[in-house]
Amino acid sequence: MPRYNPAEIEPRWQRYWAENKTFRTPDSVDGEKVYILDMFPYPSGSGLHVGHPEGYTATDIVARYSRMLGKSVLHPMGFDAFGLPAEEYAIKTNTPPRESTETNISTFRRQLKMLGFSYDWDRELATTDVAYFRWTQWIFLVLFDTWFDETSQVGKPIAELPIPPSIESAGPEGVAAYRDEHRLAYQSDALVNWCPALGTVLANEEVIDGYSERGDHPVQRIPLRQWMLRITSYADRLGSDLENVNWPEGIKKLQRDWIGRSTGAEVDFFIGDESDFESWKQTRENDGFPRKPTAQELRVYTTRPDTLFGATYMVIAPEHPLAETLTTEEQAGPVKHYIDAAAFKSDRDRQDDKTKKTGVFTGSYAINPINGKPIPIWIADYVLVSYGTGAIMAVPAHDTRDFEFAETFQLPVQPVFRPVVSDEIDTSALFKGKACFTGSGIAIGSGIYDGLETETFKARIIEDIDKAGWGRKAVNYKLRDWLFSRQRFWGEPFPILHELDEHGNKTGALRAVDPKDLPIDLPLIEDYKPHGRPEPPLEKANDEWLYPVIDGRKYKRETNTMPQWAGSCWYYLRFIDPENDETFLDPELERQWMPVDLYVGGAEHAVLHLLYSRFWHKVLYDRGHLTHPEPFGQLVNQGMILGEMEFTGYRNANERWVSSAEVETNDERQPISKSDGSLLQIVKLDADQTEKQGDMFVLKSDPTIRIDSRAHKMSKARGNVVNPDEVVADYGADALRLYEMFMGPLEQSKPWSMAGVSGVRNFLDRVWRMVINEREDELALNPAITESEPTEEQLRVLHKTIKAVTLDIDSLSFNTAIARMMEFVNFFTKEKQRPRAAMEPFLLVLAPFAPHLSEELWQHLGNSNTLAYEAWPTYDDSLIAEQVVEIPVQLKGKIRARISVARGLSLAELEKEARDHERVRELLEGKQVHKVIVVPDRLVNFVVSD
RNA sequence: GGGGGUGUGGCGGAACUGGCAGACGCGCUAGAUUUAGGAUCUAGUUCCCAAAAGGAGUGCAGGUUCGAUUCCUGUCACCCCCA
Repeated sequence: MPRYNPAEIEPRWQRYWAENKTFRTPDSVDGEKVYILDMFPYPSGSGLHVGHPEGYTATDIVARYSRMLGKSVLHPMGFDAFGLPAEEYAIKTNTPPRESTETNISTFRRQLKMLGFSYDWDRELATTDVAYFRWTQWIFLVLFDTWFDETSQVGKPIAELPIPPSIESAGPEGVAAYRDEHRLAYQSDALVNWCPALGTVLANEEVIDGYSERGDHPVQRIPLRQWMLRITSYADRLGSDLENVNWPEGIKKLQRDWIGRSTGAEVDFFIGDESDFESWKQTRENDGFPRKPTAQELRVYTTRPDTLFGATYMVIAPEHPLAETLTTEEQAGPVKHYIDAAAFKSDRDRQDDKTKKTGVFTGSYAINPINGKPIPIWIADYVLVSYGTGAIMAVPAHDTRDFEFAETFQLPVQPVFRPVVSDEIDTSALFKGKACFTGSGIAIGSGIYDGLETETFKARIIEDIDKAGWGRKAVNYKLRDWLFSRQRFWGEPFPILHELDEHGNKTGALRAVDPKDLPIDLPLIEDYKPHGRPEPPLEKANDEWLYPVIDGRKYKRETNTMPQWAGSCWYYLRFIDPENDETFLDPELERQWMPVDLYVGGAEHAVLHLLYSRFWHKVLYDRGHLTHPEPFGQLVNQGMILGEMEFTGYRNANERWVSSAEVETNDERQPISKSDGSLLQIVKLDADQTEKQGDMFVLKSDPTIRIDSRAHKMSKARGNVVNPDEVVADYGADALRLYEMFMGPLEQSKPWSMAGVSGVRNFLDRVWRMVINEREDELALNPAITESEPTEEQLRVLHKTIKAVTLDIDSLSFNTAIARMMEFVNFFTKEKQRPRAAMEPFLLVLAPFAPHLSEELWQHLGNSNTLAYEAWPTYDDSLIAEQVVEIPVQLKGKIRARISVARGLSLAELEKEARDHERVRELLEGKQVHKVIVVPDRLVNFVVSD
């Protein structure tokens, strides 16, 4: 009884594909090329999740389809394997992280192969492979060797950096320092989020409310020497080049907002002796705006230079270099106290709108250059040192945060705009300084500028202050330079050496490792435990590794490592030429395969990964290593797969049901009663204990009790994680693949349903029985399979199916493609004669979705080769069109009858057919027809009145 | 608080540029077949009315139109991201 048995068929075909290297990428592109890429996974200890194969199946379908269209296909897979979880495991077990990483990779590889994806496994790579990160280090050297020429907006070799004569004359050390300052990879003593418990700095997004996201340990802000990458230099290009890629608009917007380009002005406020103000203004008028402010002025950045007249105080960030200078003796105590406290707050906390604004007066005043008025200078943590110049002019009448601050400390509020439409805001409150208006409007109280509209005012004043020499137009970005070093073990070592003097102290001179000495492998170390000091684990390496001697000079290696993002910044390039040990990528192959044509992955990488890799790509492009300015053409984000739909009821301490309308969650995210705040018990319900009432679900036994019904994110804690291994064991890989695609549109998040998997498995069973005679003991074709010609109707169904599936794959609408194939099978299962000429093309269109079953049946139909390179079936529109169409007849837009007519009738003929219909004639009796709308082959609509 | 997305049967979802709402699958109902089946096949399945005729119906309220799931205005709910 040869039933469909995926457990036997699937491993056999997987072996066949592996042994025959069926999916080997052609050595060079022949004809049209297509590069289809998945965002490679982080191989976690828990193995593949059903969310992973969603995108992987989608790209696999496109890859298999493209091969059948005769395209040259590059479809690789690899692993993003550096990172903190492996290191934490290493700390716990004191084993090298490489060991657990490799175990996890094996699990992932096995699971991916089990799903029958047509990757070219010869190209597999992991970011932790020494042969791979050798080139990650090499790219770092390129960044280190590059400076950004602002005028041409291009990254160039550091040797071409123009050295000002004053630096030149200071000697080679000065020149070296000057170069180091301009490199795309540079060191800085930035304030970082230092987490002593984890023993590392953390990125802003890894810190939540002053505690580490992982482990909930306190995080503190300390200055620490760090490697930074000058991504801000590329901010403009990263923003504008988004126009040339086929990405979802939402993602483009996220990137643009992240870059956060704003235009405004830099303005210098005078902080020197008041009596020198006029002469300062005079000097500025003669000399113009200096590149860097002197000790006499406080420079601010503002996006609203048109509100200069409304600046009633100034604020500098607690870390601002002038904080100390500006603080008077009597204010020194409170200022110091305030600055110390601010160090423990994250940027995020400081910007929080909900918390009360805090600040402290420095005791000093600055003179507003527009009107010569002195205004107080405050220190407040709502101003960030890293944004703009770290200082602002506060315009409380027209900025919400300034307004809140002014209210808190009773600082004056001076309105300088009124709204164009007066009902936008309570103008009398605004004029009294009791309200804040942030929109555009008409200038008031601004001297010669009164009456100007905001945009005109901005342009005018920027021009004027530029002439006056104390201000100029400026562009600013929210994007910060990329903090690129971590105090961790499990990351790429930097290919950088610090020169040491005879006492073993760093001289400050840097030396790049010669590219031919790469890779710098990670040393073996004794233990991986953090020690609470901001000192990387690599400091524990043996002396031989740590202190190389070159040309008789002693050096110390850089002991920070690169962040996890580094390896994923360029893996798509290495896939093109993974074995090359001469160069990171053969230029000829790069030209042939780049850019990536289809890139599919989760939306969580919308900003960081995609921005970082575009940045690296542009640097490599500028330096002549790449021929395309953008790496990824079409980008698609697959939606999240949620757990099974759950029905949840709530019971109180007395075991009585509580309607979900009476339930809210407390801070610990537990359900509590709205009325008395008491803790409630969660009760999971079966679907048949509930029923729908209106647009909500209620308890069947007591319809006054509302029930929560929704699908939740899969998580271990909730226990609703679906394991692909089990799905494959129970239903087969083809069923899993098919279900992942059948659930709904790729981009949408959708709940899992095992019943749905069993539904697509039924379909695969039906496909099997359509071709195979299940009643025979030996494997035999279904007797309905014939060599006869398909009937007209069979041809129509076949060509309709081919057409629909083809168009649906082209638009990535896999769910509807599968529905069309189901219709095909429903039709042919009823046919007594199933011509081979219809079965074979069907198996070919099914193949990208359910490759194992298709190969198997293809073989049983007498074909000896894999179908992977069979030509994709073509369709003939003339065979699809039916000769008779059924058309609705409407009266005033309501359907009253249907008529069957020949396709392609003229408007007049169609109208006549409709009028001749008995029921229509009855209904039109005694009515006046004003108008008849006829759409050929679609409908007839009579517009009538009595 | 800001940004993005989604609302269609009991459930997942379909409907090309405004033209037959509910394709396809799950579930459910009935029947056939079978020693049996969580197997297979057939038919039915948006709701209301006993059925037919008819009416209502794509979160809600309006609008444009001969005609709106689709376009416009407002509004509500949920989800995701950022703060």
